[in-house]
Amino acid sequence: MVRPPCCDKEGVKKGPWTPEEDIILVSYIQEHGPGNWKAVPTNTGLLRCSKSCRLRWTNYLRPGIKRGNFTDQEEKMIIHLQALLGNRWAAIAAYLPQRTDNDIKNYWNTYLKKKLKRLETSTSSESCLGHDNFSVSQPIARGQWERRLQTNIDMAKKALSDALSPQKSTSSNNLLLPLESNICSESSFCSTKPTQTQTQSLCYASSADNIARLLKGWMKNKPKGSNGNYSNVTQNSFNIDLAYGGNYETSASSEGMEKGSSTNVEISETFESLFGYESLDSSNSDSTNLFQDESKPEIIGDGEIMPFSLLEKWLLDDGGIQEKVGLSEINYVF
DNA sequence: AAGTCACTCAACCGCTACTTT
DNA sequence: TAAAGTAGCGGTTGAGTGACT
Repeated sequence: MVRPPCCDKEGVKKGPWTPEEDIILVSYIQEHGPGNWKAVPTNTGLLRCSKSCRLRWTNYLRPGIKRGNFTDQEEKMIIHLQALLGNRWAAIAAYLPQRTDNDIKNYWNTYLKKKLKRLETSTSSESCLGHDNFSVSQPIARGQWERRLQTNIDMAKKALSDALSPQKSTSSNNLLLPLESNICSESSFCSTKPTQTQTQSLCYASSADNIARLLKGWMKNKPKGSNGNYSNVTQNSFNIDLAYGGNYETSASSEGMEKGSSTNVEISETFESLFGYESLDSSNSDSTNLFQDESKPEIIGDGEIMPFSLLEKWLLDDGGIQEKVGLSEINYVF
């Protein structure tokens, strides 16, 4: 099979995305929905390959993405899911609301892997379980917890296959895994797949949250050598000055940077008008609700996860076996 | 203050899987 | 059915940044 030359083309831009490019991409997706990535560069005038556009959207601009530190619970889930599923980051990401596979992969590679190795070294030298957050609350005989772990893994696998079997998909809603709901929705953005035009326009607005976040960051970290070329974008682009209420200076002066914090309100207002919803605050439930049926498990309120599957319960059950199992004993795939 | 090192994470690359023709 | 086109995934890279000397 011949490899598509999309990324090898001359004139295809690489490297970090500019806010203008983000805005162009978001506004396009807002109008047309994600998918058909091949058409995105052509229709938007973005000098990016389709893959780059897709990646930018799924890993950064997509609504509902949570950034920053991983919680203990998320960390535990990653560890156990990694042990269970291996390096299938997309599958693991399906269980972690608001996290991207790229994020999880990075977190694993840069932090968790080392942490587990450290733990493994220390536990093997001390030949006892139980340090760190994953300590054993009660000592369990090795054979015993191994059997229990295996049982749980088997149960999880069974639940997984049950949930994925088409016949049971309607009758076993309680077992519905995020994995299942996401497999079909990744490209369609909404889990049920109505015609794209039906849902797209109402679904994408909160991308502005990410954009706003990005712009805030950009205001803070305006590239030193950014020769002001950001205004040199296609005819389809937004005027970045518009986004900052005309107060933004394209030069990377220190005054310009300081304006960053003071223009947040303006940014919010601008996006409010641009994307037609009230707040950019990610805690705003309205904007969150808009995207509940996005490709991540459903979220209620403050990030509480909607009914867990058996597997999820198993993964999260603090009283469950995994808490009692020394991490070094699980077969991690490094 | 300058240089070096270690770390993070956004983005790219290459591959496979899936879909369309 | 095969070939071509496209989307998605996981591994890897490299720019940016902070800590340390």
